[in-house]
Amino acid sequence: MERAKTRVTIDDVAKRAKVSISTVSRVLNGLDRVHPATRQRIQAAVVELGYQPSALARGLALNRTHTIGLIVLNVTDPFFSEMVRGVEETAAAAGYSLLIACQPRQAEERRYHQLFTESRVDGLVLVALGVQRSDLDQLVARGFPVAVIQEDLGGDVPTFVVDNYGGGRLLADHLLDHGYRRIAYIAGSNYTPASADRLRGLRDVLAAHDLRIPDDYLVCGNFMSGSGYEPMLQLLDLPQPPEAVFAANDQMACDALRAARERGLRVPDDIAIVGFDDIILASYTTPTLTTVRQPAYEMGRLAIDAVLAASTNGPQPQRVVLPTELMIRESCGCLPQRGTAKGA
Amino acid sequence: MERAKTRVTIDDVAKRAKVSISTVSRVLNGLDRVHPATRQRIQAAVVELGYQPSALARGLALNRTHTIGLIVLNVTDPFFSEMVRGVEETAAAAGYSLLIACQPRQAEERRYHQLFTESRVDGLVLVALGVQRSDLDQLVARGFPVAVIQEDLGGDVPTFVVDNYGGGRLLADHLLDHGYRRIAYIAGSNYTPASADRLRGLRDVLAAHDLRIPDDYLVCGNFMSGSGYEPMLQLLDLPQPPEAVFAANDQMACDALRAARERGLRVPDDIAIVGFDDIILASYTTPTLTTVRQPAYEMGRLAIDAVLAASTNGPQPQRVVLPTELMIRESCGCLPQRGTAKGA
DNA sequence: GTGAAAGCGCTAACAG
DNA sequence: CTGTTAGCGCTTTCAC
Repeated sequence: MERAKTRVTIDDVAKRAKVSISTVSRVLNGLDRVHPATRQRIQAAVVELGYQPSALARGLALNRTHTIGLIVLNVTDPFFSEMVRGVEETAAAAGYSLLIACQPRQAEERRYHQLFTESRVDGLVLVALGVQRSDLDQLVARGFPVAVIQEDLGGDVPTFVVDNYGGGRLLADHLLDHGYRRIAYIAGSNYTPASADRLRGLRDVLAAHDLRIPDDYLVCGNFMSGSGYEPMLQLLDLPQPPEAVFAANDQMACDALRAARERGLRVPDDIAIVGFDDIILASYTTPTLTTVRQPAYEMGRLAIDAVLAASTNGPQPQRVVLPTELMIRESCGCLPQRGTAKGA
Repeated sequence: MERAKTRVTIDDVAKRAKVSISTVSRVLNGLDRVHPATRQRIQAAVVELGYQPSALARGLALNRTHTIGLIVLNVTDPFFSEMVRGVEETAAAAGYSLLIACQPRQAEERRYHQLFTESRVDGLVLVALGVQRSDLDQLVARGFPVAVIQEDLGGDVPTFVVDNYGGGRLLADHLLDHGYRRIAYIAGSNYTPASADRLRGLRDVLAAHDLRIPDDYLVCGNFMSGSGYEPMLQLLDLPQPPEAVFAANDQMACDALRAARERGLRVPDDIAIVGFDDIILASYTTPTLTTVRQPAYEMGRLAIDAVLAASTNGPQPQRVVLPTELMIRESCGCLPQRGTAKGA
């Protein structure tokens, strides 16, 4: 009676159905043809025993884990967590499990590499990790499926980036339309392409209008919540503060909002502030935040699709640049403020 | 030269070091004593070949995957994503990988069960899934390590809940201190213990002051962002609207804030609003949100600790109730509003 | 159609 | 101290 101790194996099923394990394997994988009656018996046994093949044993035999790895900087950033949702749902729908690891940027960059060498995953999605193409050489050389998000590695590894440059231009154009001329930038870091490209978009638009960003209008946070506060204060303390501030992401833009408010400034009347990402927070601040939307969920979905395709049909590198969308709200000065009468 | 095709196995290392695979296994696992010189050779070979044991093979042999599974309702909720961070960091620090799956509440509740039967994980952390004790019977009976967060299953499975009842009382007392008497509640659902316990706390405190919540002051959202808006409108449309609104979580409280503002009401002057969770958003709204903090990261950490302990020393059920903390901000009427002068 | 047997890469007795 | 060998649970030729 009490067999409970150990797991139900394919042998148990075979015994119960009075066949060999190879036949059980056959019906499980639907490969060869099996006599209908035998199939019946086996399927019945499977159900009765509640049998589930061991992913480990199967993985070892097939050299496939049906698991994909996701390495992300920080699950806490709403922008990334939305992306994780896209990754998870897509992988799950395809019958894949998701192994997730958070890797601080400066860490030994081998963590994801290990997931591969240990055969834990069939493919890898790397998000905004600051990896170089050379870090991926071994993986790519062995034909291991990898996709990167928010990191532009050129051609031969599937890459999904948003049009950061274009997004920067969108915002810049819009600020210029409002008549702002003195525009400052709160960078996310000094080495992240995303931050740099957004800045480049801003700069190019300004340049086309014979404007430029003075050095002291360039300050830097670290993309994380809270990190936009001090830089904003620096800007406000300048002899001639900017008329508008463009933060490299929404979290920092919200910090800027807070800093401005604490200084007694009204946004956008005294100073305009815009962000990037369109996280949920951007719709809940006062004033609501004008920003650029990135298709986070979509990027996650595409990356998984790419990895899955690569692990089936062989590698098919591609580089997809996703479009951004300007989300006009109150903080740029566009919409009338709701609620608290501003003129009072 | 070109061996690149296949993975580096323990045999390769053995051959290179001119020993048997068992000796390699020994030094890798540091079990038996091995001659220093041999050890040297083997370690050198490992490095030279860049050898990493296959997690699959090792798992199959040991019946341990060094992976733990996390099943969570929704990674997108900042409260949960902070918890995920706690789980991930703790697991990683202990050398464990994290398999993550999101499971909608109403779904076939067998998803996590499968992770176990397929031997994909050594343990499971279940977050706010609405599981019953009976759903876990098979796992518990087999001594499989499970911990649940934000779901009270009684004694014999490690449980980590926050003191929802106490948190509800904290907020209720505070609202009463402000002099509010007509208090409404926006529930997260009608069947979630978390939401029910918070309400119970509120009710008990009111009852102690001979107050009660009229039926039309009880409305319901679904905990998710956006779901507090309509319920709040219902409250505001009442012949006699409440003086204060207690939302079961911050996301809904923020929706309530928005709804009130769109109706031209000033918070907290015309109506007070409080939430629960203390997500980052609560510090960025206008007015900032008075709420109750839950130790999300901590809960994640504790759950992993419990699972890991159980998978080593055998099961050690416990039930931990974590304390909550009242975070007093502006939306209750306590602090002076910053920035936009409210008296003007 | 179905079974026997050889791996997949590793660990763990059991001998030397 | 170190090598031999038998599994772990499954897939997959190769025979029958």
